[in-house]
Amino acid sequence: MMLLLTLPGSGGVWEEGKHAENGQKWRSLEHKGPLFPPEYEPLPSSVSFLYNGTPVILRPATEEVATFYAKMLDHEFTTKEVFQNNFFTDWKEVMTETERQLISDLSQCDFSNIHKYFVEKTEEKRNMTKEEKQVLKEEANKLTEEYGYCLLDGHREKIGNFRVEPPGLFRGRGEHPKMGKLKKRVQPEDVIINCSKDVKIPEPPPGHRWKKVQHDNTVTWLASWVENIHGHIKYIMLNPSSKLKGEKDWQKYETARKLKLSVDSIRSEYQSAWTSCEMKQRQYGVALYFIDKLALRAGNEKDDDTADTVGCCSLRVEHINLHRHLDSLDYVVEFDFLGKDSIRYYNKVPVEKQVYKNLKLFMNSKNPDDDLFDRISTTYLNKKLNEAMPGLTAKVFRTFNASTTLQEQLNQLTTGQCTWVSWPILAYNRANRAVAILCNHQRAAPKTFEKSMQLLQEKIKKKQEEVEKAKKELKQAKKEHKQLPSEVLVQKMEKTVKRLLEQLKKLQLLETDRNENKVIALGTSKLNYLDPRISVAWCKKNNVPVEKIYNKTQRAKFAWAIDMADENFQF
DNA sequence: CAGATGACTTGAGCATAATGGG
DNA sequence: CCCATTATGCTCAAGTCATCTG
Repeated sequence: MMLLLTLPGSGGVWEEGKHAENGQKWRSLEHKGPLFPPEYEPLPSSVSFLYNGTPVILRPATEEVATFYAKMLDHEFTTKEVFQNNFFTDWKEVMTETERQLISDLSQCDFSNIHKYFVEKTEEKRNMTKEEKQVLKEEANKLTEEYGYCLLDGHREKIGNFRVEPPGLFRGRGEHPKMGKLKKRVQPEDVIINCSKDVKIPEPPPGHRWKKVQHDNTVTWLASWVENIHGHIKYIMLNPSSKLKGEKDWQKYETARKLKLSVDSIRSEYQSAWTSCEMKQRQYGVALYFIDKLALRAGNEKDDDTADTVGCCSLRVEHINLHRHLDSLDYVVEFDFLGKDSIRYYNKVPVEKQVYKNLKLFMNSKNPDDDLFDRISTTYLNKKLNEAMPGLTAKVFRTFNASTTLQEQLNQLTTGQCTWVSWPILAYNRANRAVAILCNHQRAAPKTFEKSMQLLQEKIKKKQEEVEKAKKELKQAKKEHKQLPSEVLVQKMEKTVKRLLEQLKKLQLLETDRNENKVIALGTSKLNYLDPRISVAWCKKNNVPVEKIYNKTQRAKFAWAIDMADENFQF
């Protein structure tokens, strides 16, 4: 599917991107290849690894893997059995025969000297003088300047990740069965370079050669290699600020906006599927209902060697509980499962009676670990969706519902007598938060949360006292000047009270804002789900500088939207 | 047509830089 | 101005979905 994206009157660079017929992503591509991490530097001889209490000298390759473990010593996951076993198995594979003979028990390994050495090293680095830090910074800038950019169709574009990932110990999210495995060092011989034919081919590091150099302009990556933990391909790609990525992003939101036109008919279609005589259709109807109503992810099947997480289509019977009545509500579904990144999804949702009845039916005579939607797959779901509207897939609903929610919330919070109107940024955050909650974007509560809340509360108390004091003084002054109520002093005091009250109100709103934000992450939805044109238009309409909403990076990513959206844009 | 592969988006957490209050 | 707190950028894992393959 190719959307032809044109915007009347906008002119400029964003209309150029029309060459994507037959899947061509670029005409010319030139870059310097990825930057490799520095070679391993052996430990000074004074830092020793102990086995059974006695120092053992390891060959550099073995020692390097030992340092990976040593560096992680104060992380909780090094205490996990899976982590230790995976590490030890992979470490032994790196050892020489002699080393392997000796080191047969991880619990006899003492990495504490190595750990201490690295702690000291970070400390040293922290204590470097400003000048030394400056030198380091300049060196880093030089590398970014050299490797961080490429030339795509004649435009200099920022690369997203120009560094090859360094070796280390794999730490997946959640209870990952492969945690602790050795993530091997990537060599130039593992790397495929993608660039145009007529251009200077990047030099491999001295003494090395590339795995392959190809010239495929139907893909957007500059380099790739296969990672050894799962055998997945890793890519070097462009930064979100690039034209290539920007146009793709724009297209994504245009697809979501197109859903607006057919969402009513799609909704009534899946609702009628709830009473279909075919079980498969009923499952389709209920699954899509969840995706639409709750913004669940599609839920593809996963490999066994990954953490046990689910999305909509992979929900199992054990992940929901049905309540005929709950908290004065009827037909409540209680969801409790681990989603992407092993983030818990917990929600109690009242549903239509027919949905409830169907869920009972789907669960009938199944085991807890059986699939809830056993007759459908994400492939089937997406095939049906694509028939309903070209380009429509499950994830479009997330974008659609997120952006629609933002638009509605902004319209609501910034009109009328609502208290948020006076502080539009807080209103915006609140709208953003409604979306983040919908999408279940969570974060760990900040370490200093309680402390900073306490501080804020003290501030509020102080301000309250100030208000009281000012009010009293005003009263007193009024009394004293009863015969002269228009006295300048009284007016001034009235102003002070008013100002203090405003400040108090703002602090209290800030407190609400912080509290509501404790475990909610706004960044992900802002970056991936909210049509930036909604925000840009809102800024213009409310005279809020766009810088208050988007920082420099975000403005670069959303340059296309800032460029084209006027204040009348509606999602 | 199921399963594998490939390309690309989405995601949380962490290191570092920037900021602002004492 | 300095230190602590917050904001930003980076990292790399983990999803989605289209296409390939046998």
